[in-house]
Amino acid sequence: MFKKVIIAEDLEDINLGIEQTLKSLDIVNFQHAKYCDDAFLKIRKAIQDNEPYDLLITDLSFKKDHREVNITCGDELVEKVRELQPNIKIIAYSVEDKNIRIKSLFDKADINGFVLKGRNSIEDLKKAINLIGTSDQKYISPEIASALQEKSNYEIDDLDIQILKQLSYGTPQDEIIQIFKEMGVKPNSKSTVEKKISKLKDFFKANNTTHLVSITKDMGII
Amino acid sequence: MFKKVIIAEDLEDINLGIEQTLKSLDIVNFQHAKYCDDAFLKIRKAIQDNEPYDLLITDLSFKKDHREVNITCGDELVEKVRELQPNIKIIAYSVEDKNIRIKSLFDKADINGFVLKGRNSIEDLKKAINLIGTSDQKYISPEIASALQEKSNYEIDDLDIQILKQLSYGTPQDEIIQIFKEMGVKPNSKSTVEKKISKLKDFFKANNTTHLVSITKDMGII
DNA sequence: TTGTATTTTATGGAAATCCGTAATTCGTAT
DNA sequence: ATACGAATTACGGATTTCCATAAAATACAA
Repeated sequence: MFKKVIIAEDLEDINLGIEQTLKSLDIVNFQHAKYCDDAFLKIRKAIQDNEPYDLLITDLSFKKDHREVNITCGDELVEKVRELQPNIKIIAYSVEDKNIRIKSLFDKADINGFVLKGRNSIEDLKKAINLIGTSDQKYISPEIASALQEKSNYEIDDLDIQILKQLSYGTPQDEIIQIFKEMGVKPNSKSTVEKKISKLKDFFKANNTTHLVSITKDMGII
Repeated sequence: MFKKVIIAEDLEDINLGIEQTLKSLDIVNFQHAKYCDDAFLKIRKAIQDNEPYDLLITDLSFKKDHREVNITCGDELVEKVRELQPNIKIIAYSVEDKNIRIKSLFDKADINGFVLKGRNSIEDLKKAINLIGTSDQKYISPEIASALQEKSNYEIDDLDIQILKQLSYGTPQDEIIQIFKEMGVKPNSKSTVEKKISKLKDFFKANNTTHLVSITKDMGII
């Protein structure tokens, strides 16, 4: 079982809840970090001191405030931590239920568990910690486990997301092309961009561009 | 100070946090409700039993799950509760920081306080409870107090919101007009709708319709 | 009633997008 | 080198939105 745990979470109440959960599992050696940057620094320090953490529990969304930050969200944090300390176990603990985003956490950062905050998340979190602490299995909250299975045959690539973002900023197609040309993005003709948007509209069953942006915003893609 | 408190909050951890906060203020008579419906029923029951609550602390967003619910969010709950028991004190406790939505809570349901969940929200919540429990003043978390002041001279009316919603559904302008005519909405010519959209784009500094919908979605207007 | 201001509606041309088709380029296997 | 298929690009017309101007309807005061 885990000996040393770090928690990255900005909401004070939730920190209390996680703390109680850990104590109930007889884990007493844990630290909090209210900013991703702090969590990362602590993890690095612990490695240098030869007393590394063996579990990171992190939220995904962190509030912005006056403080200037480097790492803005849990998604970035887990990627960097996985790179820094490949053997650490990571549990994402979040209200986020958009499967696209969750899936990318497993794909990109190879997290070990995802627990959905909710009406009985404490029990879920305990299960996750137990499972991950005693085996190499992954834990996923039951509410989203099924939704995570369904894989869309069509893969939305990086360029798609860039286009969607530009559209949401109100950039007209002509300008999008120019931006891509300046950035040196490979396919950058008007035709291709039009075709990609058309494909996206088809895929998301959107009536027009406005609808498309609305849908993808709701899904958390952009 | 408060004698009997009800908490409407679905996240288990936050319930723990609020519970500790209340205990630290020597308030021990409190109940939890994880669904708005339950909170409303408890409040009504308490009135019938002649032991009404004198404070409601409620979240704004509640997760959907298998259970069929009547009241889906805190906004609806506070309105109904205010109607049912006008003298109860209400504190909204939420991560929501869109001032439009918060303002409408004060306007429509005349809530007594708004506390923003965050890195030191427990202290804020204590202050709010103390202030509201001993006076008739309103409490607003400092982070948003200033933003709440600024009132936009241009008022976005109901028709504007309907148009924005239709746009976000991908309804073309021609169809929007038809829908309005069928619904018997008063100004329903193509020109008027076009002009209203144009005004909205102007007001929100949007480059085009897609941008407009993106902005208003971010602001929580639609 | 008359005149005036505001709101609503009508109209038309410019701009942007939508969408199908055809030409070109590129990678790869033979 | 050649041939083939897939991806990219080019082009053109249909549709929609955009935008400015003008006409019509409405409200209201003198």
